[in-house]
Amino acid sequence: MLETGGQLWSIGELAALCGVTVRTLHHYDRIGLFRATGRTGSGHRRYSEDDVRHLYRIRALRALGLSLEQVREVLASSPDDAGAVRQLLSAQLSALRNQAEQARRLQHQIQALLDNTGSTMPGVDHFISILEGMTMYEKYFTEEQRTELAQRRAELGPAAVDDAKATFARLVEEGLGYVSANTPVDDPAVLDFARRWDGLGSRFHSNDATKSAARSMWQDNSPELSARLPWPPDRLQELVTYLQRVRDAG
Amino acid sequence: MLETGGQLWSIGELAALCGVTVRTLHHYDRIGLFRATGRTGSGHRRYSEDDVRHLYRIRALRALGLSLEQVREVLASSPDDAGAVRQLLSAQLSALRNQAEQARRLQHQIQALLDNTGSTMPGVDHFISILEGMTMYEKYFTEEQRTELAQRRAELGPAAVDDAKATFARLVEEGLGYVSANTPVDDPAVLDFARRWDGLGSRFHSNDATKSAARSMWQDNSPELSARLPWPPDRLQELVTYLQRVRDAG
DNA sequence: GTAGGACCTGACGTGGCGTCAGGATCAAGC
DNA sequence: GCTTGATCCTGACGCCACGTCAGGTCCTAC
Repeated sequence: MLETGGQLWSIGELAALCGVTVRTLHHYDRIGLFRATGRTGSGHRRYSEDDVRHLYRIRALRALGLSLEQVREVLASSPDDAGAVRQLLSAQLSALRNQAEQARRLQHQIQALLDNTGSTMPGVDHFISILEGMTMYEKYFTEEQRTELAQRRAELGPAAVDDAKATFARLVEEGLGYVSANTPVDDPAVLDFARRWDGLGSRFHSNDATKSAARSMWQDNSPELSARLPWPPDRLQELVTYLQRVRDAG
Repeated sequence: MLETGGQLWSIGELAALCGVTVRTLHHYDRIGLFRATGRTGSGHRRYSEDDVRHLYRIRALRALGLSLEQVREVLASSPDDAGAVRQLLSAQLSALRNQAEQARRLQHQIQALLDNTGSTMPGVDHFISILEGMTMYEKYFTEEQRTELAQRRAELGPAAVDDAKATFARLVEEGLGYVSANTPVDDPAVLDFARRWDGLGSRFHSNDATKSAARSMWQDNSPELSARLPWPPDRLQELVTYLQRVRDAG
């Protein structure tokens, strides 16, 4: 049985030919992405030359970074609907751009971390301390890159973002002063400070202003690191804790 | 019970504070990466200020792209063993370099694909046909980048690789001639051709020469695309199929 | 006839969580 | 003191693209 004429390959041969594993072909079979045109009487898969070409297309599309579902879409799309395919590839292109940029950012960050700690041969704690600072610093200053905030940014304009950065710097200096002086949490100046701090956060967040400031320093991913941290991270940590106490007192 | 003094956070508060989800904290708890210092009588987790700092360290390390296991390693390493941490970060750095380069390559490839098919508004088939060619072309010509072959490359030297590329180009031309002319698979010239083809592959592969040539055109990942495909992919496919028949006949 | 490879299906594992499900607990208002 | 809605708990399954056994069947060459 099964005499279609022409070359037929077993699953192992096809796998070797196309540089995939047998398990991969089993997987594609199971999810219905790619099945052998035939089976022997005992159930062994037999692949035709068309199958080889089909698998090769799948691997080519996978090599572009598409998911198996996307591959299925492309191959299932009608032959003259190149528009949808172009759109999918464009989306993939921008996803790759983001990936590359993210990778570059992390490279710079790690490189800076290694450079920063290079000569002093510090302990792991110092390492992480620097890292914390870098991360915290970035997290705030690249706030404007978060997609969630895209709309509010548009409303405020880039000038407002720059202004917020400067304001944040001044606020941190002010807050560190209160922490250093161990100012009581019910001091009017501190309460006013906390209000302004939260206010800065709430200009960029739509959620609860009480938590936004602290939250803004940690959330999500982080972009390019071009500057160094002007404040020691431990102090920033203290400041955040201090602010938390102020809020609890208020 | 549980009166450690000082600020305590619930899991939801900590999650909001650090920009993670509650589920993430549950996960860290389950795998033993990060647990609350305390629990209330009814089992609710209570996090201390130290916990906040600990979690922040974890998130900072995660933000560098480290896995949870690597984070665990770093945090468990003895405080003055900065060497291990530096090594891990260096490894991460090179991994990121590879990632970025891979992303860039795919960007170029997709961009070239979109450019190539931009004006003609072709069908999906044409699209994939171009892609197949690009992929196949790359797969062979970047053979030398495969880690498996690193040693043999070192033995042969870069000149041999360049030579192999030229040889491959000539071989493809020759083979396409046989296919076009529909030369019988037992023709002495074809047999000699197949022998040379396999020989080229076996210079770079350590495994079975019979399959190496075809395999070399598909396996693994692919690097930069700087040139365009000089042969139509369908023809290359035919050539590979033809070679398979030659081998089966021989 | 038999040995050892290649093949089959089914099931579980990977990482880093997301997403219910079903129930217990907490905080605030009445 | 009671209700109500938010928050908390544990357990379990889902995701993606397969890897890795396990236990059994089949094919091929000697």
